[in-house]
Amino acid sequence: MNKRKKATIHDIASKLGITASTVSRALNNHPRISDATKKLVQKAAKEVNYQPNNIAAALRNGRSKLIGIVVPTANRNFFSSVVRGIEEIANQLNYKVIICQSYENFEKETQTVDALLSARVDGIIMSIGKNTDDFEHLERVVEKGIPLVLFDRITEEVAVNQVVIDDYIGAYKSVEHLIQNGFTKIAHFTNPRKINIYSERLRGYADALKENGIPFDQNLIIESNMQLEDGQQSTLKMLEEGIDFDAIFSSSDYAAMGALQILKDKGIKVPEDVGIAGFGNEPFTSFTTPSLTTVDQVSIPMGNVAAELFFELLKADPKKFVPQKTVLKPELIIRGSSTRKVTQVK
Amino acid sequence: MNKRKKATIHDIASKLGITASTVSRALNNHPRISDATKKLVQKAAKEVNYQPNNIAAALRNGRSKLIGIVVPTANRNFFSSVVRGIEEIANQLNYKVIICQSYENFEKETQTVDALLSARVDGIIMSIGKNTDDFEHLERVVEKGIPLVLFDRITEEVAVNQVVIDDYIGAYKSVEHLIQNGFTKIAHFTNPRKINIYSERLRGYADALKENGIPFDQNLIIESNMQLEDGQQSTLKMLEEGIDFDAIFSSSDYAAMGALQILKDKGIKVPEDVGIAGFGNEPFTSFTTPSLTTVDQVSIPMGNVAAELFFELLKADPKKFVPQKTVLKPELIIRGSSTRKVTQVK
DNA sequence: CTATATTGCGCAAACGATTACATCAATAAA
DNA sequence: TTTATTGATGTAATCGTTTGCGCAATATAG
Repeated sequence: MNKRKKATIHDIASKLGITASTVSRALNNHPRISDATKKLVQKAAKEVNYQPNNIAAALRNGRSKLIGIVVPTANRNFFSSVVRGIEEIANQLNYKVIICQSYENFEKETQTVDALLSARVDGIIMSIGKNTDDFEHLERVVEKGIPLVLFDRITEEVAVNQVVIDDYIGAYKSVEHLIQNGFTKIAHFTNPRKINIYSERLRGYADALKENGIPFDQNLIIESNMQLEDGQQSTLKMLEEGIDFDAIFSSSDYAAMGALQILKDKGIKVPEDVGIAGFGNEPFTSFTTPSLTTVDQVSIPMGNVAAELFFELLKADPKKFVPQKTVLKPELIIRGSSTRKVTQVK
Repeated sequence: MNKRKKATIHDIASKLGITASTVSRALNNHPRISDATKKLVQKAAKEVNYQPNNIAAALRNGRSKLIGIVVPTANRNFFSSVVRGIEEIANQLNYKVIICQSYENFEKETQTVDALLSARVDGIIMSIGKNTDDFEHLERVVEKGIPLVLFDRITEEVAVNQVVIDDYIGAYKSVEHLIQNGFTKIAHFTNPRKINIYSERLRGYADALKENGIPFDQNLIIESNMQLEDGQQSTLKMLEEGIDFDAIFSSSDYAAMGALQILKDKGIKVPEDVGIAGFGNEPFTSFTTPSLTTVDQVSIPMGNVAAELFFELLKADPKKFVPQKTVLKPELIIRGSSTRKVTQVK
């Protein structure tokens, strides 16, 4: 048995005294092949340890059965769950996924997209990086007629299928919840970049205030990169500058965590003195003391929907493509960091 | 401009009145092609928005320039960091990685490996699932002469390159540290399966006790699946059964976290009453109160080494292959959950 | 019992890039 | 002047599958 050379359908064919085309059809369960030969072929395939060469098949029929997934980082519960949601659907249809990380780096993102195109994936499902504000690489994908679906971090500048959660509602509910717990001077941690998710959450925050008769105060809007350290910095800054606040609604669980740490350090009680709500439902939010109120982004369903949209796109007539946007409802997860007995709503 | 059909080297060739072979050579910077034509070809390639078809190239020369990575889950800091470490090296050499998740599921793991073989990756770098105790799928890879490197969760049953941290040392240091902080009745959370990492850590735990004159007590060895909930269960069980312990060395940060939650719930002070040390340096370990002592698994260097071993393997003569095992030194991260003033070492 | 369908399989041309070998001109060496 | 050398490009085979078309042999219909 030759261990170096891999068996091909030709090997199976000559072994059985038939042609490669018959073998191919037999393996693909073609109706015009008799059950008898199918059985024979399958048996022979096992014997020679045949492993189909997808590369050759992909070259021949132009479909690689691969989906490229681009996420900023796989090391985030949300993204890896979305990937899982995509895989669930894709695997059922015998598609495999290639997961690529852009590390929030524009260069890397464009390179990755090009690499996926060269690898001839059948399409791409992605969430764009924070620093991406040029979308030529996405245009290239669309122009080539390659299915593209964006999720969560999307852009309106390129006409493709999209799936997001309703960040507005998520933020609105969260802030409303804070207000119901007696918080009125609610600061908001956000990101200055023009990604949809942050602007929508800001809008939800603002509207929740307005509709509860609380004036919007620009001083309570704190911009940063939303990592743990940024949350710490922002909180310190507010304390030092004497900004008057009694709650924080953060667009990121990480920044919320940073805030919690600083507040505890300074002896400020959460939620008695200051309430906190984050966004994303990262696992650690349930580990903290107190545990963090947050918004769940229904990640697995989002992955499912993204994959479904993708496969629709794959089947559809590209002529009459109308980009559609699916909006999922997020879920407010109420935990200790924001709940207190409302004794005196001032 | 035809948006559906993708440009090939033949298109470029006919556009310039030369042959495809010249175009191919020009694009690959072949020395026998004049600089003049190289320039022309590159220009023409830009114009038609040429994207090389790696599938065709891969079929022709048998190298896909793809590395398959199989991890139990990408959603763990350790694994995603290793992937990052692999990517760093791979990208330099113009290789792309396909990340696949086995979800600790044996079925899925074998399917994934087969899928990668069919996708004709040039090799595989993987960490095996907790429930994997049959290694035929790995044998298949080796038999086909396809480079395989295992990291972290490895097996000795198949002769391949491996890179691990010294789990023994990591555990030893951790337990030693607990002892130095006055803890003597140290429980150990471990996993019953025969993966290297758990048995090594158990060995380190046992030796550290022995060399400090503390008797090994089987009642203090608690087996579970090592998730957060398992850590909670195990801790509850110890409390209910009245097992006498004053510290926990957990082979998983998650289980350590579970223990911390239960202890706090029960009003048992950490680290005053009970010390805790985990393993893995998951990000959340620095967020908890108190923060968790843990062992860092030097994940990025591990990824680097794995990739380097992989590329050595790719170049090497498969005839004279001698599997090598690289062992990296882990780092003990000392935090609040285990440090107390040693007043009375009993 | 002839005419038409159906079944089962082979032939050969793709898919797009790479590359050993051949070719041909121009230049260098003899 | 002749031959060897080199430089630049063309020719054609190849990688392993898939698939339209063709051709028998058998089944069904009329």
